[in-house]
Amino acid sequence: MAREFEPDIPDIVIRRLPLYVRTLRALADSDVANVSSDDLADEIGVTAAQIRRDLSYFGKFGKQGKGYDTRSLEQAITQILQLDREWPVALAGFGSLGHAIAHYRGFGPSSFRIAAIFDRNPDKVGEPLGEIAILSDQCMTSEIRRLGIEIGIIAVPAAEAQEVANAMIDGGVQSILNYAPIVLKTPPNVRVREIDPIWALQTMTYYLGVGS
Amino acid sequence: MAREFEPDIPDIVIRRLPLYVRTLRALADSDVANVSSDDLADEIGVTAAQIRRDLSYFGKFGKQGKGYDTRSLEQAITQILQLDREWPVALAGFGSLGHAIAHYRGFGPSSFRIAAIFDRNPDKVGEPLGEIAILSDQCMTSEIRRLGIEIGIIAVPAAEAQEVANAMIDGGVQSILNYAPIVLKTPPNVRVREIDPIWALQTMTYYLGVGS
DNA sequence: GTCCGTTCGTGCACAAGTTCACAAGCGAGT
DNA sequence: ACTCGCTTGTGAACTTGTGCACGAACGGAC
Repeated sequence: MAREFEPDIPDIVIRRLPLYVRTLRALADSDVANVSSDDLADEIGVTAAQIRRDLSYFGKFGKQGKGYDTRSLEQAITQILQLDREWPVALAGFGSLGHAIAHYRGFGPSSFRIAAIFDRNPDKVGEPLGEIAILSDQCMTSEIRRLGIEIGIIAVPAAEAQEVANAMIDGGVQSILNYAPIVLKTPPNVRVREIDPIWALQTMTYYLGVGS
Repeated sequence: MAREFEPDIPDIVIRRLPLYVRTLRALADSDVANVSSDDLADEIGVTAAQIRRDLSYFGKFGKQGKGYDTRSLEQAITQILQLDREWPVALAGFGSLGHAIAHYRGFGPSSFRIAAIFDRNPDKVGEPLGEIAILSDQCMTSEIRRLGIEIGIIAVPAAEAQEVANAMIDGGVQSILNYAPIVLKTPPNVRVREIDPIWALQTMTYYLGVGS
């Protein structure tokens, strides 16, 4: 793979790629066989130049005068993002939020499968959910290591989040999806994305109510 | 308010402010009365210069040699973000996701209160939840207008999301928290923030597995 | 085979955001 | 009252990301 020869791709570009995949998939499913960067652009809400620039980091995918082949571009980006396989994920916290995440259909058709669930509460430990059982957070590090899990989801209260993150990282996790409203301190090789609806809402009130 | 005289504050600055509020609140609750930009910076994981620059868009809040008064800076930013009041919010979609959102404790202590819930499914309509009842999506536009709601949460399937967004916007909504995996097309005065765990995960797999 | 409309990939200029670095200001200690 | 250590607020330099604009190339029509 040319992976090692593309060292300096901005993270912001990587963050847009899933959007391209999603949109291309929708187009392909509607039997649109070709798209120009222009078409894609206003479907997605970015400029055509940006799409072309983003893609140019990884190679040449289009044909002049024709545009991009919908399905094959989708597959190319899927491969770049390594979404052409299934990733096992560890979920920490089986309270109401953890419950909702575990039952979320949407992981199913995607490239992610919850492969282990951990909770501090001994009452919940052992309780089975489909294939897997709830484990004690004591075994988190070792179990994550045993299963080769690289992705963790944190759905525990803020006060415990850092501790849980540390345990995950010790086990080999390098990507964390953090539902706790706290800034995790992690080594530079670990990536964290925040899911925080309150935060998101708080970034919008600033603009409200300034007359119509 | 000096609001009208601060026209050009970058959105990215606004997005960081809630983080400052959250962190300052935590510090104040731990009886830390003063913070320097340096302290705050490594609590939050940004540079001290950035914090000082961000704040400078809004005025002067610190004292040389001393730093910032934790509580009063927290309150100042809270006011800037207009979080010193309660905002009524409309929730569209009362499936399992909508359920989880409606029951989410975390809205409680924040500045947001779910003031109306809508669903397309007639079976759910009428079903009460605490103070409020589920309404038909038919009344969405008029009810949102009647209650003066400016914030909407979309928790319906992707296929219906655009339609729901339009109805909300017609009713006067200017800020949307979108849980549906689709790019909403909205007029420029409407702001949308995405909550999409799958997307978030997909932006991290790129970096995984490249040896240790 | 040539023309013509379309669309890509990219050099370059521009814009936006971040960091540096320092003068000014505060307060504690003497 | 003066000194000294510390920390702010901000001009200026720098870095990063975006958009423009155009040469090259593809394919259909004639």
